[in-house]
Amino acid sequence: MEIAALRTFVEVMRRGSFASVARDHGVDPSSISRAIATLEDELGLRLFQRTTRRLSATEAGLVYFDRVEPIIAELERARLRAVDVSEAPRGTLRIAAPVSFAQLNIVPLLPELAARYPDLSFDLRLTDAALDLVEEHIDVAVRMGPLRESGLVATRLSPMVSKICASPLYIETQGRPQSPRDLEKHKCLLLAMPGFSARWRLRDREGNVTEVPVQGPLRTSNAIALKQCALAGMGIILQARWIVGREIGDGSLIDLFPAHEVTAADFEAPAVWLLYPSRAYLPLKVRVFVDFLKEKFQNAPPWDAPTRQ
Amino acid sequence: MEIAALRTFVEVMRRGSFASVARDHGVDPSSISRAIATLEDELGLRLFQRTTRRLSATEAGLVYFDRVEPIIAELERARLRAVDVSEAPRGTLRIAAPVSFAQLNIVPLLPELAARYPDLSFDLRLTDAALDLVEEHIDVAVRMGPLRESGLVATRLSPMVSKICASPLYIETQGRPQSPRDLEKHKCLLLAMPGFSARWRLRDREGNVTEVPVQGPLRTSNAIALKQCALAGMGIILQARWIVGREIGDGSLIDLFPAHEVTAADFEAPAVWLLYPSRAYLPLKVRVFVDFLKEKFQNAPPWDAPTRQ
DNA sequence: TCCATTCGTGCATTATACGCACTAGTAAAA
DNA sequence: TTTTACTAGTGCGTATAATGCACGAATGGA
Repeated sequence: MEIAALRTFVEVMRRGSFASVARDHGVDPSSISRAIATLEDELGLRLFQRTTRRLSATEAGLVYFDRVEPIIAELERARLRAVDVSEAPRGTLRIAAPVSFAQLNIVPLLPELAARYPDLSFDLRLTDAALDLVEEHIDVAVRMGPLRESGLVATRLSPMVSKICASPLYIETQGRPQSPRDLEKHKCLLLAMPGFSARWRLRDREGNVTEVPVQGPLRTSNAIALKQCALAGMGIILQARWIVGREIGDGSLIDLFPAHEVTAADFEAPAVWLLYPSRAYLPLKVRVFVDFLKEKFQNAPPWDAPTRQ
Repeated sequence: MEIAALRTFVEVMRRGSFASVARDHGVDPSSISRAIATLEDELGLRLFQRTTRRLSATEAGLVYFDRVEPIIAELERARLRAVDVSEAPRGTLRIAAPVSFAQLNIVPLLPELAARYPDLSFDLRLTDAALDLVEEHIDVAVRMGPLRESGLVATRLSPMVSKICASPLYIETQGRPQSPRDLEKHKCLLLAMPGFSARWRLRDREGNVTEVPVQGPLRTSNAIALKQCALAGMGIILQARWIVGREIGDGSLIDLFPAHEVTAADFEAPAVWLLYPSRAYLPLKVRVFVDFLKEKFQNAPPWDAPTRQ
């Protein structure tokens, strides 16, 4: 039974004519006749009495019409309601992001986003674990480093450049590593994030890659905590510019290999990504968030913005 | 959009699995997958998030489910309601019948019919005109003589034998016709019913048919009135046994051509018929009425019943 | 690492829908 | 009374949609 057949039935009831409805729909009258006959077969009752020039409803037809007409309208309201939820930049946007990154780079942007879309509310899930978007009903996630999920849409927000650095205090007391291999003998503080390993890779200007196993007295997924310990002289860290950019700038942390590209993952991976379940039928609330972040990160990531203070 | 697809959607929502629903319906899972995908296309939104091993509803899917589930139930109630009206031996049965015939042969049967089906009520339309069943919303009509309607189902209730007769008073004062042709010179009282004409036809034992134009001082559609005037000696009548049978039996009317078959229509037509709009999906209330009358008329029409008094 | 399960897709086959031509019937106009 | 215009129904051929099957990719659990 087609909804279209029900709509046809309702129209025929209103018009009292198959032919008239057929003309309006640009179809052959036999199609209307057959649709109604099929509907009658499926229902097991006669909706219309037919003579060659006249059509009138049976009692059953009238009863069915009275009940079906509001049903058709309700069905369309159901669809509109569902579309509303998927399209309107409103409802609750559930965002997952690494704790430190969110605190520093997302949270400060939320007031402006909320002001721009007053009907949006936000459910922030700040965690350094990689949540399952489907299972946790996350609308959009911020991810760093290599992506392991599939079946999701990933859009790159910003490149992520990392630096190996230590505090002046650490260098005074422990010495400064002169080559990548020296790192093996130093205290290195490790970032326990998905995709990040205890083997740091350094690539020099000629493209030679050195991979160094590192270890040390600390391992954590919280980037801010890692930085605090490094600032206190506890060890050497490899972290992204978004978190150590300012300290390298003001000298509280020293870039130990300024001529190298460094990473704790793959050289192709270091970026900040936005992840969402599907490009098809993307809820508008997700769309606007993605667009907003891309707008903010477009020219320079926030940690490179000179006006940031 | 198929109602079946909506039902499938509701089931998938409840089960959280295409494959599970497919197994229960004995179809291939790809059919379920496609049905849902088609529904999503038609709605313009995503109802489910899919990963290879997990399925979960979108927010829009949940909203749609909440609204569609009661709609499906309501649709079935609409059908049941309509079926009720067409099937239950209850509601109002609208009967059309010629006035005299109904008064004498139908009305006396109604008390028994009503007692047998207490939920039935009757709307009797006694008229000698041929009502349009469709236009007048008549459920079943009693008709005599030839049928002119088409697109209706006719079922024969009883043969209708006619007689040409007059009162003894008329014969004393006007004389008795000796041959069919003599009728031209007599005062004939005409029955103005559909299908009955002012040309009476008589067929003798050899099959010879004589058609005689007749005229007289009275023309009416009311069979009882016609008989009363004949009894009063006003003229000769051609009427069915159901109305003159008793009077011929007790001698108050004389059969003028006992060896002939007579009719004011066609010889093939003289019957009492039940007429209704359609054999398909016949409302039960009509069915029980037709069956009841057939039962009562089966062995002998009421006017031949010896117990009738 | 392997196995069982899920959803998605291409392909061939089967079923269904549709337009067209035509029929039968009928009301209205000529 | 005849003709015309209109209605709904049906057969037939063609186009379109639905379906099962086979297979692939992905994933969770053992």
